[in-house]
Amino acid sequence: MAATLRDVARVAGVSASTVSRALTVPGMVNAATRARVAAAVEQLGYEPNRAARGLITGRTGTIGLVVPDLANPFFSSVTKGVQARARRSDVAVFVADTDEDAAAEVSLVRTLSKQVDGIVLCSPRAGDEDLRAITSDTNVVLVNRAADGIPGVSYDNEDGMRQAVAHLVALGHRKIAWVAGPATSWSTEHRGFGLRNAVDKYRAKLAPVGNFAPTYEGGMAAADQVVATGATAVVTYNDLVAIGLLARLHARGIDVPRDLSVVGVDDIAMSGMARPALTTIRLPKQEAGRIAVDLLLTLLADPDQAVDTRTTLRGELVVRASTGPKNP
Amino acid sequence: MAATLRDVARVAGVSASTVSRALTVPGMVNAATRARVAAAVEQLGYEPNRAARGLITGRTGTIGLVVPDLANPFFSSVTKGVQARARRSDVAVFVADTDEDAAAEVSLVRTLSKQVDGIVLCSPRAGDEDLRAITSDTNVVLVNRAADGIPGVSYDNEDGMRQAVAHLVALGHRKIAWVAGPATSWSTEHRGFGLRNAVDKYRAKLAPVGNFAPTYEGGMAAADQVVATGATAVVTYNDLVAIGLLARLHARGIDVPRDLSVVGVDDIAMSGMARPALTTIRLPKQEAGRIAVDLLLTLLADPDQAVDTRTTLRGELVVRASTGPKNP
DNA sequence: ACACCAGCTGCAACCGATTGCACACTGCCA
DNA sequence: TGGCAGTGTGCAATCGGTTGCAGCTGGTGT
Repeated sequence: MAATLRDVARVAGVSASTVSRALTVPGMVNAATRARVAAAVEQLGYEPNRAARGLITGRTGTIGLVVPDLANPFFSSVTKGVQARARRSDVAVFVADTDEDAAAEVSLVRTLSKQVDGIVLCSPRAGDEDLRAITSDTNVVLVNRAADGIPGVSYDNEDGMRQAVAHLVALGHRKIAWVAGPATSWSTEHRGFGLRNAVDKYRAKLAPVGNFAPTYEGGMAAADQVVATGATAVVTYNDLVAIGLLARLHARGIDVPRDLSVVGVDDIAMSGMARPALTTIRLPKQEAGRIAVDLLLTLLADPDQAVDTRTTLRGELVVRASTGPKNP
Repeated sequence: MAATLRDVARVAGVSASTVSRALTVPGMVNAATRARVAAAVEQLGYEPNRAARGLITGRTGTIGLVVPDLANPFFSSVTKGVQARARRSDVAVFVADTDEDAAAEVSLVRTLSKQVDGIVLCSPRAGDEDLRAITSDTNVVLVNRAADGIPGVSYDNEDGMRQAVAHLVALGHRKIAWVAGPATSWSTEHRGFGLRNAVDKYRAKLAPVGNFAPTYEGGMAAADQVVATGATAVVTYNDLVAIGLLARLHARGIDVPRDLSVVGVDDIAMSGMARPALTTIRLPKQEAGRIAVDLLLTLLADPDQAVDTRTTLRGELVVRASTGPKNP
């Protein structure tokens, strides 16, 4: 059985209150007493029970993280960032995976909210109203999604898409296909929007296909539709889709980048290893997780603080072998 | 503010004890009363505070999961399995990532152990003694590692390596390189052992290189040493290493499988997408996570149960394009 | 009519911490 | 010597649940 506060108190020859104070407000207790307590703590290997502390202070030192799919490298990176930042502040992280299910999302947040101080909600598929309903109860920080009145960190999708289009147009491409992701995805919407703006600006044309699942299989499924559009370049919802697309194109004997240039989004580790290596918009993933936790912790420390703090991260075009000049 | 037990009691017009019992031992309370309580719970959207319950019962409904690196797809799959199984039993999961650091492992388990009912420890890098020290305090189930007296689920590495060698020998290979993973990895040890046995049995020769990090970069670093051995086939610690190796071989103009056959271990999603697609030993990953949680929950339900329950999962050879007949 | 039992329900103690308040002690000044 | 501030400590209440025990009720057996 693990040692409790009272065990420490007994060993140190003081009251439980004193031990508690020695650990949480050291300035309040005499140096000599404090030393005795420290010795007792050491001897017993005591560690406070966070749950009990949480009951009183309303602060458990625990946050939740909800992601659509842990097997997607994008989300494991974000998770890793959250993890690392949380550990630095001695905060534990509950992780839950919704399997891309918007309903599960809402109910998971509900359940989690009783046991954590706040929640990092990553790429939620739920609608804005659901989101707002959730956040009335709970401290939530969004990642990869922006919503009025909810703090969060998201990516500048418009800018990213502009970079992609500028790159492709410079290579001579005029008709660009767009493989849209899940219909309920905020990123799908904003990337599509960014693309439309960008092609207008550069006098190119956009050929959207989809929606497709944000997976390798989704990319395989999209490939033939992309080819059918007659576009000479394609931007995909994310890298996983791009890599699936690459595979199907290869199977059909369509050469990348000679016959078709491919641009992904995310820059997951796999993308540099794909053949041809994938040109993509690199999104800072761990950083997003880190910032989200920062935001959440600040928010918790001072609840009345600017509730609508939002951070936007820029993506960065990484040119690799999957894009090339338009074949004349 | 979330509703408490007493709020429900007030609304239902009963005492807190009755509400508690209505929720945890329904048979003990009158059907009519139970219905009133249920109505009140519904109306208030009440959910019990697990932390408080945990204080009394010593059971928090929470388990911990410790993995070396969440960004490694092998571990995200295991995590996903753990996650899914835990959710089915209404158990929450703390996830912690050690960044491949054995010391962090021990301290993380220590910290976690105060807040969870038990811990799933995946591919620990710590030594056997440390492991046993940990488990004296805490309910721990191992994944991808076996240790005396600690329950867990691991893979039959000997058998997997035998399958790999049998496949390669059948293709005519007689000298097989082995890219070893981290020195402290249990898998490295057992896969190496299995390989040595297998090559003896099939009258082939083994050429070990390494140790290398279990990553893409590790594989790139290993490639040249593998080539230098003069082996015509290679088995790598895991798929990530194999894929890195593939990349470096490609860069050096060494054709796979004509000049060198490559076999990985794990069968992560990426492996099917590699070019050439990777022949590998498929390890059931989500299943391992699922079984580990099963084990842990059984253990918690009945602490005196066979403490040394161990499950061994078989890997299965998946033949793809990265292996072929030895070039005469 | 009385004892008894079973089935429900409530009282109150408890889990392991935190914290407002009161009290004890010291030292200093008048 | 008395008063007073300041520091350090302990008492007891509290958080949100659970649970042993006792009490109440109504029905049954004799």
